[in-house]
Order: sequence, then structure tokens, then C-alpha cells
Amino acid sequence: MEDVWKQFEENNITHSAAHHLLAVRDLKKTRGYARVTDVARYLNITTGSASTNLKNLKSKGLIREDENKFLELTDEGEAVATAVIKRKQLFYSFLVDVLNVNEEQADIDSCKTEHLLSAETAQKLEKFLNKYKKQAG
Amino acid sequence: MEDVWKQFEENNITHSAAHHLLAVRDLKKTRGYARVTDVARYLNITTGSASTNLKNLKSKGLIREDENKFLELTDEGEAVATAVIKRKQLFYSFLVDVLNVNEEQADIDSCKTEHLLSAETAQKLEKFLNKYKKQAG
DNA sequence: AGCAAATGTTTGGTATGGCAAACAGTTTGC
DNA sequence: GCAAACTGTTTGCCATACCAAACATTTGCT
Repeated sequence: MEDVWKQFEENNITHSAAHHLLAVRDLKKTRGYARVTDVARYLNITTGSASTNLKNLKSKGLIREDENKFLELTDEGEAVATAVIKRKQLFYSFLVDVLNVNEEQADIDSCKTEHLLSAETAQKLEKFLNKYKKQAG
Repeated sequence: MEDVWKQFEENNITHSAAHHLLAVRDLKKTRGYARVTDVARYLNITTGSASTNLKNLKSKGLIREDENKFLELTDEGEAVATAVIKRKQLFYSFLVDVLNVNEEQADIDSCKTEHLLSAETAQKLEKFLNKYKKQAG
């Protein structure tokens, strides 16, 4: 596989898109609904940006909208969001529990990488953490 | 620190820019010189793209150009490049030596994150790896 | 000298992803 | 009922970052 460095943007999803999915997911869960404005407020971006970005996610089949403009994740969107959350949690746990990185910094670092780690890395990191916590915990 | 998710692009350097620096560095080291065309070929992008991107790095003081259009890193550019390489090596080592991730996948994952990990994480990852290799190696 | 190849820059196009601001609907309150 | 507030979309603009293609310049060879 040549041009490894070019694969950076060739992920299933971008950082921004991932956070739009997470926003919809969290808003639905905690408030029962998610509209464009809610997502914009959640992410601290303008409604214009949120509108455009969410439209994009709709066109990719990750988000659905009902007759009343209420947003929710499709099954595929839910799967992507779940995977992102899982990767973030795993890496965060590694940073904090294993490396003793400051929680704030761990939050930043795990947030930046949550959409970039491969399934293989995530799976093996999980295994490692389970073993580690059994031993040291 | 709010808007953690927005910090993704607020790094010292972008993924693309980092690889332009690494290209100049490697070309200088292995061939003795680095020109726009060399960087373009190295990164498998057009000379137009390389020209624009390198101009940007020049304006940021990370790259210098002599009278003959030969490029080299400034001290600051060298420092950034070195840090990127170090982070990539550390994470690669963690993936391969600790997690047993496939080398090809580890290359991809470490390449994606090389410019994103914090100094704290890098420093603590290094400590961890030293200990780990003394024990298990 | 002169032409061709190599090198480098610029221009116009794509895409993401921010912004502000104009605009269009809908809902709410008086 | 009507104005104000709220919600959503669209339009221009910015920056990054890629492309192709046109253009300019420099180098090299005969």
C-alpha cells in the first residue's frame, strides 16, 4: 500500500462528521430530540454550518430526518457513532489508566484520534486493557 | 477547555504539512538536495500542489530556500519534523511491540496520528515503552 | 544559438468545513 | 391578527488541500 500518508483523509468519516453524529446521538438520548439548531448549539457552530454538514450526512445515509425536522441516526450511523465512541473510550482509558496522562489532555488526544484508529488496533487495544486491568487493577 | 472536538485542526501543523517537512528532510538526507519537484514526486502529488504547500511552509518559517531553489528545514522546521518522527515511532512501536498489530496497519495508524499526539502523551508513552521492553523484551 | 526537457508558479476546478448574513418558514405571545 | 422569536436553508467568503492545465523560467544538449 503506497501513499500511506495520503490515507489520512480517506477514513470512513471525518472528525467533524463524527462529532455531528455523536451530537445527534447524545441529544436524542438526553433530550429526546435533535434538530439542526440543537446540533449547532451542541457543537458551538452556526446553524448554517450544521445545516450543510447534516445535509451531507443525510446524503450518506448516516442520518435520517422525519416530517418534523427531527434528526436521528440510521442503523449505519449508529454503528459508526458506536465505533467512534468505543475507540475514544479505549484510547482514553489507555492514556489515563496505563500512561497516567492528565485527564484533560487524554480527553483532547483521544478526541483527535477517535475516528482514525483501525478496527484491528481498537480490538487489540481492548484486549490489552482487559489483561492490564486484571493484573494491575 | 471547551470545544475540545474543535481542536482537531488547531495543531502546530497539519498532516499534509508534516509530510512535506518530512519529505524535505528525507530528500536532503538521502540525496543531498530537495526541490519542489522532488518533494512532489516523493509525496506523489503534483508540482503545483507541492509549490503551494511549500510556499505556505516557507511563510511559516519552517522551510528555507536558497538562491538555487534548494529547500531545507529551518531550525524550527527541524524541531517540528523531529517531534513528528518521534511520535510516529513511539506509537508504531506500541502498536507492533505491545499490541501485536500488523506492521502495515501499524504504519497507517501511526502515520495518521503522528501529528496529533500531545507532548505529554509522547513523553509518557516513551517511558512506558522503556519499562515494558525491559520487563518483557 | 536554438530547441526540448525539466522545473516551478499560477489559475481554475473539486471537496470539506468553518463564518456571517440574508432569507424563508413556523411558532409563540400579546 | 400580527409582530417577534425561533428554526432552517442558502449564499458568499475564508482556509486547507488536492487536481489539471497553462504558463514562465531555467537547464542541457546538439
